[in-house]
Amino acid sequence: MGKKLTLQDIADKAGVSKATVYRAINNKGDINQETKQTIMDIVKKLDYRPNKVARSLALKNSKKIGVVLRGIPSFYWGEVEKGIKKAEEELNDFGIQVIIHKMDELRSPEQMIILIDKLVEQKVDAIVMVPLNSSKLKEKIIDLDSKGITVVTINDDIDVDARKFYVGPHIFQSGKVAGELMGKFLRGKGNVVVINGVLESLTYEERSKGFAKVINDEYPDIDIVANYNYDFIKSQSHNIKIIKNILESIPDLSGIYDVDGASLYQIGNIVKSSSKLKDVVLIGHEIWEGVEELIEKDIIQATISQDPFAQGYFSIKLLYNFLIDNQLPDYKRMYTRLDIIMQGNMKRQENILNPYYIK
Amino acid sequence: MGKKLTLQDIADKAGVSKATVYRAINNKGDINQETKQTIMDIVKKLDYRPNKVARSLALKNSKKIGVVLRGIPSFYWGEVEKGIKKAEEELNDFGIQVIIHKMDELRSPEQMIILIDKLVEQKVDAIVMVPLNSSKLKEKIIDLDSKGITVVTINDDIDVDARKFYVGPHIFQSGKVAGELMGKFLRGKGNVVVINGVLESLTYEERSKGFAKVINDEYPDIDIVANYNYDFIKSQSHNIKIIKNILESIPDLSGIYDVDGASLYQIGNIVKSSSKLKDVVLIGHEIWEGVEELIEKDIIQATISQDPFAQGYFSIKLLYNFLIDNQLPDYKRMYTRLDIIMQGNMKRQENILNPYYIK
DNA sequence: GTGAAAGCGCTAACAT
DNA sequence: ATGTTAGCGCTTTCAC
Repeated sequence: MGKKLTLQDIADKAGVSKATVYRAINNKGDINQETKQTIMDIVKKLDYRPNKVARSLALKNSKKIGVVLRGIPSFYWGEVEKGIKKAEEELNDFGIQVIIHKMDELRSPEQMIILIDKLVEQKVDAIVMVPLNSSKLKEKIIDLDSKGITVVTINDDIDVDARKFYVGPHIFQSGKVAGELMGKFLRGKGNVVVINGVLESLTYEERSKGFAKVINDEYPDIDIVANYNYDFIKSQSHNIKIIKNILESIPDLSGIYDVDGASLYQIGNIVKSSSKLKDVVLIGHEIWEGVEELIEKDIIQATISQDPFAQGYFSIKLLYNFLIDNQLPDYKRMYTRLDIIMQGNMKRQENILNPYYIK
Repeated sequence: MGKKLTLQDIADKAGVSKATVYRAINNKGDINQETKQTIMDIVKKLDYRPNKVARSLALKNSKKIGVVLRGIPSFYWGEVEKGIKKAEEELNDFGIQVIIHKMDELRSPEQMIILIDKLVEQKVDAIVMVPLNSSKLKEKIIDLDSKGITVVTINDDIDVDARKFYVGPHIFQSGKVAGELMGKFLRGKGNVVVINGVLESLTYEERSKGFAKVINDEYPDIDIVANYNYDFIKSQSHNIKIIKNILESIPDLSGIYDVDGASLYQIGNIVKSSSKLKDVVLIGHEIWEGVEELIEKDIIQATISQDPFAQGYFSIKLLYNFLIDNQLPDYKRMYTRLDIIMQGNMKRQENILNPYYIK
């Protein structure tokens, strides 16, 4: 832990110039294999490690990262965006620039591809996207990769090896956590229903499966008596009424699992407004002010967050490592944590260290 | 977001030299108030922000941070240390060096002060410590502060304003989370006992209070029937037997709250080995392999982690901000998150993005 | 195949 | 009160 070693120190010890040491370390340009060996030996022996700050300054490497993001629900995608912005801010002086394009259509692979092309025109070095399960998109990703544009998926993965890595939740596992909570809150007994968004989505299906697996394997006395699908985004008041009637009509209903994070608030309000449902255990996903309020009132007992902020933040950070240092994450799939949020730990106060959230 | 602005750009626009711009921005040396104003106007208008990388390189600011750490239990303090090391690694090239001294006596303010003095001799610019509630230590902190050595507390706070800030859990709140979990797992009914380490500790007292508050306020049908204190660190097998007998003798015991993180594994094994206690809900604090195993086996239903890694990591990161940029955190008390850990979300796999945990 | 030298954007000592 | 200049440690161009 003595003095800081520099390139020059190594050069002196090896009796060569800085440039040669540089070539040895970075495999750049021509170099005599023998001198390289001597240099590398010294480097290893002294444990020399190049100063990243100086490196970054000298490189003034400017890399552009493009992002194709969704917008709805905004409480969720807004967090992802915040994470991206935070990472960009941190990496700004290291030469990272981020361009975000948001989808306005909900799930259109066509629009997605248009936005991707736009990013390509803007000469991005990498693209972060929330993929849709479309064959055209798969082709596009392969195409991008072959063009040397790094593709990273977040939130949802896609079955194309050309995307360099994935940052997001382990969906199946998030369903299992929900199942475990339900099982424990019900002390292993009761009838539950599973409610789902209407959008055909592999995510929701995976979650339902995880939930069902835990309930079936671990809690024989809990029955999943029904599965419902509703389009909550477009839901009108009469729709709400229908759901309410259905829920109230289920005999001895003791638990509701809402698979789709976007509708938890609405389901919560249905439960809140129904005296019949007042003892029902309600568990869902994601968190925002509306949901917080219902947790506070004990309408919702717990919600599971898959840390949208981290998805944005880490996709950029990991991408930086790759673009600048050519260093891929240890795994192709990097999972964000599954946070169990209840009354006692939900307040997102300013002074709670959301880890990466340092000013 | 056009070209990167540099000091020189501003200088050109203002018709002065880089040095003058530098003085204007950093309030260094003498400067004519008028020119300063012109410069600052341009800075603001163009939203110029100095390049931190260049700044850091030029400053080659070498700051030493000393840490006085505990060692037992190692599964906990080891995590804190990992966090510190991680932060050091990240900040190494930014001129931060960390020296860690570990206490071998468990709670000795005297030893603590000796280690602090050692750090002072080693010319540290700041000291991170896990304080003990001792008046001598308070004086010491005031003394350090007056000498210009920044003091930061982690894990436990101390009632001395001279420490610049605190990074650690909201203890009372962690007890509340435990209470909430107990309340929900028991569906609001039953007899519970609270078990505590024997060490006189404000931490444990606070937690117990938080627990009791939730149980008393929210769950009128849950009774805290007893509080026990044991020295689990030194516990012998016959001690364990005594505790087991006591627990088994409580009529209709349905829940155990273990306040002291260090003993959860032992309590878990007592519960595991007792057929009488097999349906008891057991909730505690902190996590390590032993506890994970008992959670997996459903002996322990949930544990609450106060993110020891983050305490180490952020104390150093925030200290860096202060030492280099003179920037204090927004709050004097910065809280680490309270993670509810159950079967579904406990595995600390390599590829789960423990946020700050990027290689 | 190797070295010398300029430069990344900022800071700080020294001139003026 | 302001300007000039020499670095910080690494990268890169251009000689040799």
